[in-house]
Amino acid sequence: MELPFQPSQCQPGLSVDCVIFGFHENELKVLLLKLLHNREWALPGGFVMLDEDLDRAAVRVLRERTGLKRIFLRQFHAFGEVSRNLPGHADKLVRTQAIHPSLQAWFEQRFITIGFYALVEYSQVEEPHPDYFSEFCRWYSIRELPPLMLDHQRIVSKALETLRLQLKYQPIGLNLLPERFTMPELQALYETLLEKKLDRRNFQRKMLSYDILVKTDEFRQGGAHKAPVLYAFDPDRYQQALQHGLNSIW
Amino acid sequence: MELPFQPSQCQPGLSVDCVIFGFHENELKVLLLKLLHNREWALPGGFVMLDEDLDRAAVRVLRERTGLKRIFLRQFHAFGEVSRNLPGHADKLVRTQAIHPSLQAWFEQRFITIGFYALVEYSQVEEPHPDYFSEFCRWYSIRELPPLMLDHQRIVSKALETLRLQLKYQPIGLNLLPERFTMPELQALYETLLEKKLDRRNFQRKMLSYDILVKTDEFRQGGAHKAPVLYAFDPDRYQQALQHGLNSIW
DNA sequence: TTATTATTGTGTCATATTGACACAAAGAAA
DNA sequence: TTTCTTTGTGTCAATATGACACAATAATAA
Repeated sequence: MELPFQPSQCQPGLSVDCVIFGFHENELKVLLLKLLHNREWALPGGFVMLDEDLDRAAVRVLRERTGLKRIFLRQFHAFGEVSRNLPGHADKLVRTQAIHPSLQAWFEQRFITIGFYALVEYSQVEEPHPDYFSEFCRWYSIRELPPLMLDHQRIVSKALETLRLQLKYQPIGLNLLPERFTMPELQALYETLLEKKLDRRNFQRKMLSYDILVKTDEFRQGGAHKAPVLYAFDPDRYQQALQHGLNSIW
Repeated sequence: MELPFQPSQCQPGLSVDCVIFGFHENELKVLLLKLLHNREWALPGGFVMLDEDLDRAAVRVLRERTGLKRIFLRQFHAFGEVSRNLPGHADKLVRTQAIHPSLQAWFEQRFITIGFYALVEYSQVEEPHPDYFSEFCRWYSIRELPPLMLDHQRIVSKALETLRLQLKYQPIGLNLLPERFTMPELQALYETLLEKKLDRRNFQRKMLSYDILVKTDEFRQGGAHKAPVLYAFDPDRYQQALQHGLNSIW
C-alpha cells in the first residue's frame, strides 16, 4: 500500500487529533476509527505538513480520515507530556504490520499533539474511507468508549470538559442539531451535556430570551403526541452570542 | 558566551511563550524582554527539552529568562500559522550577532509556539537575569507596547482576549493582587480588564456574595481618606470557584 | 481645634430575573 | 369519545440586579 504521508514533508514531533462530537438518541457520541491489526481505537488524527497552517492541517486530516467536510474545528489543548509517548509503541506498530518499517523512526519521535474538537450533526458523516491506518469509523457513546490508543481517552475527556465549560456561557447546538429542531430536542441536548434534568417551561423561556432562535410555522409530525414547533438558529445572532457570551457576571 | 541551549536536546520546531500580566497603578502590564542588538522586544519564551513535559518547559523557561518562580502558568493557544515564521529571520539574528552562527539552522525551522499566560503580583518580579538573548525585563502597559518580535503582538492580544473571556465567569485577582487588598483595589482591577466603570456598592455586594473573600480586621493606612478594610482570598473557596465558575446559565 | 473634602461602609427601593408550579391544547390509541 | 402523554403558555413568590442616599472616617486646610 502507498505510504499515507511523507515524513520528510511533515513537521517533526507534532500531530493533531480531532474529537468529533455528535448527538443522537439523546446520547452524546464521539467518532472513532478502528485501527488495523490492533484491537484499539483512535481519534481521527494526523500530521502537519511543513508548509501548512496548524488549523488547516486539522481540517485536512479530518477530511482525509473520515470524509467530514466543512467542519468548524476548535483548538482546545496542547498535550505535551513526555509520558504520552509510550516507549515501544512504534515497535509494536511495525510488529503488528500496522505501519511500514520505514515509518518506525518517524513514530519513535516524541510527539506533542494539538487537540481540536467539533460538534457535528450525526447524519452528516458519510460512509468514511478506510485509510492507511484504520478499518472504519464508528460513533461511540461517550459513556461506553472502547479501548483507545495511547492517551486518546484523556484527550476525549479534556475535550468534553472544555465543551461543558463552554456550555455554561456560550450557545450550543448549531452544527450539532439538524437545521430544524424542536425545543424538547434542544433541551435534551442540554440535559445530556449537563447530566441533569431541566424544567421544560423555564428552559424554553430562557432559551427564547437569548434571541438566537427563529420559530418556524412547521411542526415535527409523526410523534406519538402533540406535534412540537420546529425552530432554527438565527446564524447571525448565534455568531454574535458566540463572540460575546450569553450571560456575563458584570 | 556559552550557548544557552543544545538544539540537539530540544524538541524541534516547538517553542513556548509566556504572557505575564501584572497590575500596577490601575494599569494592566505585560512583562517583556529587550532583545540584544535589536530594537525589538519579546515575550519570555524558549524551547522544550526532548525529555521535558510541555507545561514544565514553560515554567522553566519563565524562570530562566525572568527569575519568576512558582508561577501558575495556564496554556491558552497554539500558534501554528506558517506565516509566523518570517523568512530571513534567522539570518537577521546571525547578522545582528543576536545568536551564534551555529544556531542559524535551528532558528530557520518552522516553529509552532504554545502560548501560556499568568497573572502575577507586580512586586513579585525580582531584578531579572539578563540572559543570552535579552538585556533586561520591563513591564509595559498593555496600552503602549513597544515593537514586538515576530507575531508576539498577536500572542499578547490572544492572551488578553482569553483573560477577558475568563473574567466573565471565573474569579480573578489571586496572584495578581497582593495577599491583602482593599475592595476598591479589586474593583480597579475589574474596571481595567473590562474597560468600564462599575458601581462601587453593587460591586461589593456581588463580590461578597461569591463567598471567596475573607474580611480581615486590618485597614489600608496612609491613604488620603477613610482607611479601607483589607480583604484576602479564601484559597479553598477560590479554587472551587475556578473549577465550577461563578455563575452559570443553567 | 475645627471645618473641608474625598473616599469608604452600609443601606433602600423599584425593577428584572429565576425557580416552582397549574392548566389547557393537541395528537395517537383504546 | 375517552384516555394518555406531550407540548404551549401563563402565574406567582423568591431572589438578584441596577440606581441611588447618607453616614462614617481620615488627611488636610483653615
